[in-house]
Amino acid sequence: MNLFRDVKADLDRTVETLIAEGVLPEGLDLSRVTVEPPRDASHGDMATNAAMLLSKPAGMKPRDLAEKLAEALTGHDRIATAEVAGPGFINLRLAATAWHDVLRAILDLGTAYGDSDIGARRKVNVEYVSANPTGPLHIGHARGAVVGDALSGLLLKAGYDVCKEYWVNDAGSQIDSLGWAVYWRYLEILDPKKFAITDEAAIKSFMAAMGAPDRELEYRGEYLIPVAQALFEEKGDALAVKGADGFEGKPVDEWLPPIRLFAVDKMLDLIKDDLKVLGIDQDVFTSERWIIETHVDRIVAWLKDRDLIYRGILEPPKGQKPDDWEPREQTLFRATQFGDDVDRPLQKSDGSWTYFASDIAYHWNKHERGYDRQINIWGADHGGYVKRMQAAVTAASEGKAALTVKLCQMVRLMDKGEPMKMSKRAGNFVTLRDLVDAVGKDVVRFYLLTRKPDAPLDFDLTAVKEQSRDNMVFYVHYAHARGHSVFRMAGEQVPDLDVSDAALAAADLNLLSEESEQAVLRLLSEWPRVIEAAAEAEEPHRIAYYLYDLASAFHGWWSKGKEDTALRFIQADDPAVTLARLALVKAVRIVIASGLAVFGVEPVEELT
RNA sequence: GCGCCUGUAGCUCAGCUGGAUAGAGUGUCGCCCUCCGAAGGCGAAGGUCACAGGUUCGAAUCCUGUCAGGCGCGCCA
Repeated sequence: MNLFRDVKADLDRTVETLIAEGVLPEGLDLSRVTVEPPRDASHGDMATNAAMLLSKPAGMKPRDLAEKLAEALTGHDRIATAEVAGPGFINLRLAATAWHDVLRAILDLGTAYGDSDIGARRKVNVEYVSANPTGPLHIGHARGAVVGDALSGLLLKAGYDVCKEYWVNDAGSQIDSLGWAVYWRYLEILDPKKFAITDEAAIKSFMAAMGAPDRELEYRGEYLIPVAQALFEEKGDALAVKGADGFEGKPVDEWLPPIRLFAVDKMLDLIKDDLKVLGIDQDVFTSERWIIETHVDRIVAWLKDRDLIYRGILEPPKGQKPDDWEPREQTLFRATQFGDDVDRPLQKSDGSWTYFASDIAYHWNKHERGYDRQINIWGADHGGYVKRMQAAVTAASEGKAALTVKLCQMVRLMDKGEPMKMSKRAGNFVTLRDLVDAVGKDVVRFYLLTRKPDAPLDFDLTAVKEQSRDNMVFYVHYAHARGHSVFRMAGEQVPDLDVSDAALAAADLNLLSEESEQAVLRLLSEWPRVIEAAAEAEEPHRIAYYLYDLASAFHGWWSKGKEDTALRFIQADDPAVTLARLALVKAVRIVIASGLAVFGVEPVEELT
């Protein structure tokens, strides 16, 4: 059920009829013709730009064509009046029955109302979070997580076959650093004095003794203590040697490989728990280690066969010269052939693959799995990486796959309008889990979706819990809760009234004649096209604004009853009117619940 | 120096992929409600859509250039 699509179909048929009658020429392109809600409700229910778009190919003046179309359009059942306005708009007013059909469809379909088939079950891969498995998720990850999850929900509702994916960077130098950090915590358990994490001198001399004098000890957070503890319980002191002077470290090769595996495993568990707290459950976790073992060599050879890889020397970036620049021959991918600014290195000087190489292989793997539409959600600091990745996807799929990247800007954590000071070193940086504990998963999810991702966002711990109109999260929840409270009140005030789904479906909807009721119904009719537009634009935040608009219209309608008791939803002496209004209230509840479901947010029946 | 993102009311932000008189919240000002159907209602003021060109029936939206802010710029992921 999509009223706008139905009316567009009426319009298309009208144009075809006029073509058959010779009024319009054949071969008109109707794809850009729209049927939309007008900006101003006084213009009518819907407006179309058809006459303005078709006037040129039809060889007619826009207003003349509009007159012809308007006349023909009034022949359809759904269309009550069609008037020409402005430069050639055709404003439509719909028959009352058209609106009633919408309302009944909502009651019948429930939260499936708004489901679309524009996706046609096409496969889409949405990759998000993909944080390095080196620690718990923090607030910076939360936005990408929520945006990716909501976009997935949106595409699912729009009829796509969606795969929600996490790319696990379980290889590379950061995982080495994690291994070292866990080893230090492990040694700390064996001898807390000798291996204190605060003893910079001890750390430095230890690194030197291990043959890695330049290595810094990263990841000093306490979350690694239980990991080291678990390691100790599994291995005892076998990963260290006991000398005359207490415990000493073993040669790196003996402990680093097993500890890396152990630590990544534990970190991934930690991250999955964090995601669970946010209500996120991704379908596929792909390991970089596995991709390197099974895919990189193959795709590199494949690209080499096509002369897309060569040995060469890059020019230094103009304007900004790194001090230590020296010309260096490296293995390069011809990214410039696919729209990137420079060719990009695939191998480090020690011969191992760069992250880019494994990422190429990974995206190629997605293509092999049938995902030719790929969406990645990244932090804005990775913006410089977008073009090369798109170039690589195009190259490795021979142009069959396309990647879009959504960049999420920073989230500033605030309290009462003041930025909160966070520092990793001091250990008071806010984890995702802290955030959820503080305000709840649904508030976090919804609030992070109230702004388009490419704009920075302030997350104010106090403001998000305020119960006022300027808090979108509250206002939408309140509308849904109010919808339930109306039904609770109906049960008290008119206990004999049958408000079952069947009774609501049979209500006399002609009794919904108030302007504020029509306004609500008009918005409800837009829900399917909001879903489709948001899905095509890949912009879940539009759902938040729609829900806010719907909540506003609903609260506005409710408020009418304050001025005039005859407009209150429940009229004890008029069951027919009450039932019709309750039917509309129920429909509002359904659509809000349907929208919140896209966001993975639970609708509430009562405010707390 | 180059690339990407951003620039809309005092403030925080929408603006349906090019449509009609650019919207909402907040703040300011004025009225109402002081209610119990829970956390408010009505109205006013407030704009050179950063700036300058261009495309066309029509531009906040598309193109070019300029300015300002953010991010990034050869073996980190």
